[in-house]
Amino acid sequence: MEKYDPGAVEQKWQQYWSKNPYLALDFGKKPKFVMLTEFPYPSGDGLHLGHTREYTYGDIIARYKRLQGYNVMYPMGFDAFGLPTENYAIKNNITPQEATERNVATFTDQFKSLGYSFDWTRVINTTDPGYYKWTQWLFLQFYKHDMAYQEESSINWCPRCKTGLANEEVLSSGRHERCETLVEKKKLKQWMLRITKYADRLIEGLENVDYPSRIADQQVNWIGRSEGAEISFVVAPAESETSGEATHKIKVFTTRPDTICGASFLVLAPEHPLVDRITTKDAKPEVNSYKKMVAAKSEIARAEEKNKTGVFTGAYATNPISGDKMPIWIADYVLATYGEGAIMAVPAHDERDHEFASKYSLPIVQVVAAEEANPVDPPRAGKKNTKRQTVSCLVKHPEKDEYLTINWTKRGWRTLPKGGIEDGETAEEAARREITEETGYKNLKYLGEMPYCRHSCFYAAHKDINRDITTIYLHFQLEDLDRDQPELDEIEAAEGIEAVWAPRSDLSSLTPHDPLDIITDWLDGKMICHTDCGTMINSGEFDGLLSSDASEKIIAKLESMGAASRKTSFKLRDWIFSRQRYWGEPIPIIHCADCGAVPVPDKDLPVVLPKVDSYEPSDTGESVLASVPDWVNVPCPKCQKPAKRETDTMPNWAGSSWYWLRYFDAHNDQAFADPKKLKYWGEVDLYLGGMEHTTLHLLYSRFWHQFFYDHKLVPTPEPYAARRGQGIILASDGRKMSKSLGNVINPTSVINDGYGADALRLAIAFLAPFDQTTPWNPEGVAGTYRFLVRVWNLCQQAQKSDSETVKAIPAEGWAAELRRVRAKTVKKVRDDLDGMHFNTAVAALMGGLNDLSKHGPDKETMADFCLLLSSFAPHISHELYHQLTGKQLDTAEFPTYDEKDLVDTEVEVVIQINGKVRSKVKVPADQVTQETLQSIAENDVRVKQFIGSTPIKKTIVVTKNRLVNIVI
RNA sequence: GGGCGAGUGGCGGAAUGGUAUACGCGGCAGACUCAAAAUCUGCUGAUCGCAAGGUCGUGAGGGUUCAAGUCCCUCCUCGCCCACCA
Repeated sequence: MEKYDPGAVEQKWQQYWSKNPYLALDFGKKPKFVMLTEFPYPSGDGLHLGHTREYTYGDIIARYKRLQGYNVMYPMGFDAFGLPTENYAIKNNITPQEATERNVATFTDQFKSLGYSFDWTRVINTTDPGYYKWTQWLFLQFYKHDMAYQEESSINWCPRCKTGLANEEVLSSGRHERCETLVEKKKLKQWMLRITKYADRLIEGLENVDYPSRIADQQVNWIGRSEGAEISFVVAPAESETSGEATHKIKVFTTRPDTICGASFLVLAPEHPLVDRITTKDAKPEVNSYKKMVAAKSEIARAEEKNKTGVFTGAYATNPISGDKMPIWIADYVLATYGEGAIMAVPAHDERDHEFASKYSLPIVQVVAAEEANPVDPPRAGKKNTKRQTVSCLVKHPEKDEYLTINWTKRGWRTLPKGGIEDGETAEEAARREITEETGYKNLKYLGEMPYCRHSCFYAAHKDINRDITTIYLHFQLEDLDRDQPELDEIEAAEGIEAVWAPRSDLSSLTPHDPLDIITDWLDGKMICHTDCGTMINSGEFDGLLSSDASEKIIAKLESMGAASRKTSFKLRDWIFSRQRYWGEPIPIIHCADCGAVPVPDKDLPVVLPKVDSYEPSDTGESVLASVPDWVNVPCPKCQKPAKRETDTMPNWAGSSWYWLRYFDAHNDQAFADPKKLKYWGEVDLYLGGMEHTTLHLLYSRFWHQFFYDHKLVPTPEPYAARRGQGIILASDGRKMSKSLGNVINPTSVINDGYGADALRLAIAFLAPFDQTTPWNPEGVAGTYRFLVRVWNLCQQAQKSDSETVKAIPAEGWAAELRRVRAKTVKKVRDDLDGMHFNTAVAALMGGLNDLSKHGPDKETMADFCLLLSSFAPHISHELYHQLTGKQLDTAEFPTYDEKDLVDTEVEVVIQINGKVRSKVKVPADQVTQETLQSIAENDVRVKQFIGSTPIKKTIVVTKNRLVNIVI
């Protein structure tokens, strides 16, 4: 073959591979490496470019690891249950089974045309009864350990798909993640999996695996663990209703028990079960109409509602610490599904509560004072503590957005005007006095007091005491600048202070005595006091404590009163596992009037999907399976009386929650996998997949695996040793590829355009860092194709005559130079493959080729080049390697290099003057030493021109970077 | 509002604190050709200059350093995920 013909080359090698397949060897002696990529949903549209990116990366690593001597498993399968296939079948008037078969065949052809080195003997299909038998069996293990249960609850319902959904499948916009239909709430009896039992484990397990932080963080965030306390509030019996009913207790969950004295009211979710019982007669009509209004609102409307609404129930509870009477309200900003469905509202320290309290005029009490940082003089042990109240004054300029600040020139401080409140003085009087003393201004208009005070404790050297200070902030505006020239108090003047007008943006230069964050919030009209940590005030016996300590003490006190317990809450909900569609694994349960829910005995598995005429579920929320009497009506496995099969099917996440384990033993009909094989293959070494599955498949499958581990079904606690997420390929217009936008790129058509699979694979690898979302550049394939043509031609040239090329170049330098280029390229490609920097590895190959073609390489060098290239472009590499060596590429080892060859004989030394490049000199490599470089640099002609007579201050020589910097 | 990440030529993107823009795309010029395509060679950050060469330049502003795309602080913009989570 004179000319590169990708069609012919690729066909030839794909045929070769079908006769000489890549196999993963059970119990192989070589070290094992499991390269897993997420198996596709075989849709009717065929493979898209996103799949191609994922599987190309996987194939590059699999092939690289094989050449490095690993027993590589790179498996593939099909996750084929689910609605799209059902819809595709309806549209094409075939059964979902037929549709799946058809689509799987298309995908398989496409995979083969891309040269992926999957082990085709291990292909799995989740819709194969031989596979879903074990999905059902594993489900029953959950059931038998009380991890699967049925519950009548309000679930997410997709009216278009006519099926229930898990929380994870609902987008934040309230739409179904697959079809984008608005999700409704529906009451249905559903199968649930207790994933919440594993909430902690799912977080802890992340410490022992290699996941990028964005994936680990997202899972942690989704699980949403928060620690706090569950506090009970006793409802005071309403006076008008002396029916003698037992007192009610309202439980709330809070992460901030320290703020309990600031809890001025309680709020229940409108759906809270106690609402009806505690509402007083007078409040009933209003409460009921509010509940009705809320019930009528959709989830999204509720979430989008910006203004908080609520109504008073007429009832009161008692604050167990302060003893205060707290009105009980209901409001839809409190979620029924989180915590206890009720909160203690602390309006001073929570924005939402603040908004609500302001709207309905409920009391706002600050209980945590932000701690002023005191960088200068922290309190000293053994000194007397003196309490004191001080004022800080914010004085606004009459015209500009500027404020008075004081420069304490002797101390180097800058503060707001401030000082202590003396006996018999009001805060305002003290403020006016201090402002006048420190700035001379007198004509002040009082604007008000900031609702939150601050606390600080420091050592006052001039009095030799510790001062425990509470600071109140007062706001003034200067009335008239002209009439009010600053006239300093003599004593203050002696202190060396001066008043300066500072624009608001400049207030950040104030000494941290003054709380810029709070001042700006106040000026911006945000009245909330953000205090993660501070000093307790208005909290009786807890005053003066740090809030974190107070939290502990308050919980302890409440516990001793029997009014609270420590508790951890999670955002994670149990997994709704029922679907009301046909095309899924039947849930292997039989309902018996006497025995209840009875698992289908192992010997009767799988429960095979019956053939049906139509796939549409009924409007009652039952799947179509309910209308197949022969299938539904079966004897109870326990008592043999007539019973009925469960007609719900599993979600399409079920089959994928354990599929990688099946690759380890794909044809076992005695167990889901042989324990010895599970042990040999162990954890998946690298799992590549989409970021969109972080809180869906990835979390679900980790949950299943952890459960399996606990019941000794698998040998490792975590399924995947390392996980990476590949980025999305956007269309070249920068938008998402989608059929409706008509900007979808089909990998098969790129191959058929004449570029071939190798050029496409290279273009994908070269596109961008693997985890980066980036637009597709159609011209990129033309570039990688040209590169392959050059590789082909250079190999032909190398074969024709080694001697001819040798003649062209002095023999000695030629060989050394070739070795150097080879070593450099091998190192870069190896390092980049190890670090998954595929794009720069391809760049190195291109650069290497450019260098090699200048020197006229020999056959051996080109054979090594083909090995480097082979994981990216396997077809052409196999062909050229065979041409060059007469051997099969797969029998070779990945090239290594000699460190000595990396050393250049001559290097370029950069000479900088004051950090700017002024000259470059070629220096023999053996002369790169501190002394020689320094003298070469200082004597360089151009350098001398530059320096002139200016004396050299210092010369820095960096030998490892071949750089000299002369400082003048 | 919370979490994570990113800002570098016309474009995709390179760069262990040490020559910014590797590699590729696109563009320009030339060679080959009757011509075109393909291929090959050269040029291609901005700006001033006839040139040698200078100056500026990695979102903005400060700082550390002999030296900053890279480290620190402040800010701006964009992307993704989550979001009334108590």
